Amino acid sequence: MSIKERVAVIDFETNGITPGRDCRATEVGIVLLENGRIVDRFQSLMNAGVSIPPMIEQLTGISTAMLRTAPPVAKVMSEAARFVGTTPLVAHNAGFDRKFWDYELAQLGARREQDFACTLLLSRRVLRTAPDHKLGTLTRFFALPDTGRAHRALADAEMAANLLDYLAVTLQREHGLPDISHGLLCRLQKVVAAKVPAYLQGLSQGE
DNA sequence: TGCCAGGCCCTCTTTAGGGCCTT
Repeated sequence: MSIKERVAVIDFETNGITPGRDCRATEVGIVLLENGRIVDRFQSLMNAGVSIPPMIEQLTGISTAMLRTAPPVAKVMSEAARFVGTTPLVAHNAGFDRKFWDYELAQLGARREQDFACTLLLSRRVLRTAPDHKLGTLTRFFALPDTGRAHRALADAEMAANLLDYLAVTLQREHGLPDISHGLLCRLQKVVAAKVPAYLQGLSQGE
């Protein structure tokens, strides 16, 4: 029980909140999830010529010195884009990772073609008992696997992948939905939160 | 000049405000 279709779960570490000349991706982690299992991984630091503020270095453990010896951002993002291809994308608080993915692709003259599903929006709708919807809190609260150091790109991407699978299993087990697709998740995350129970009931009855 | 995210959700709401979540 899980999503059968292959999806790419992505997480960026960055040196700020809004992408721009001085605010860039510093690390990317991507896992391919298929039938509830991680079947491939991609991870790299990347050097975009930016510096890391002390607060973010403390959060992520990524320093300006580490970036100086990392491969160029264009090389890493080209490889990441090839790794993902047209596989549907997923991220936790996808609005954040989507804007960095789109910005960095634009620097290469490329454009995203697929939608993002968001485990934050989905967990707010489906996992209502959680104390909050931070990725780390959800991982601990639902006893999902420990993937390593939080706030590093690959560990966070694996955490989000485990959360996505838990969401799919919960939708199947508790709401009677037989087949969970990326498209269904994208539709569900747009349903007004208060109307989600009625929406899920309608889906389970084949409406 | 001075400012500096933004989309989402909830409620003491809708002519709005504040907290959440990502780094």
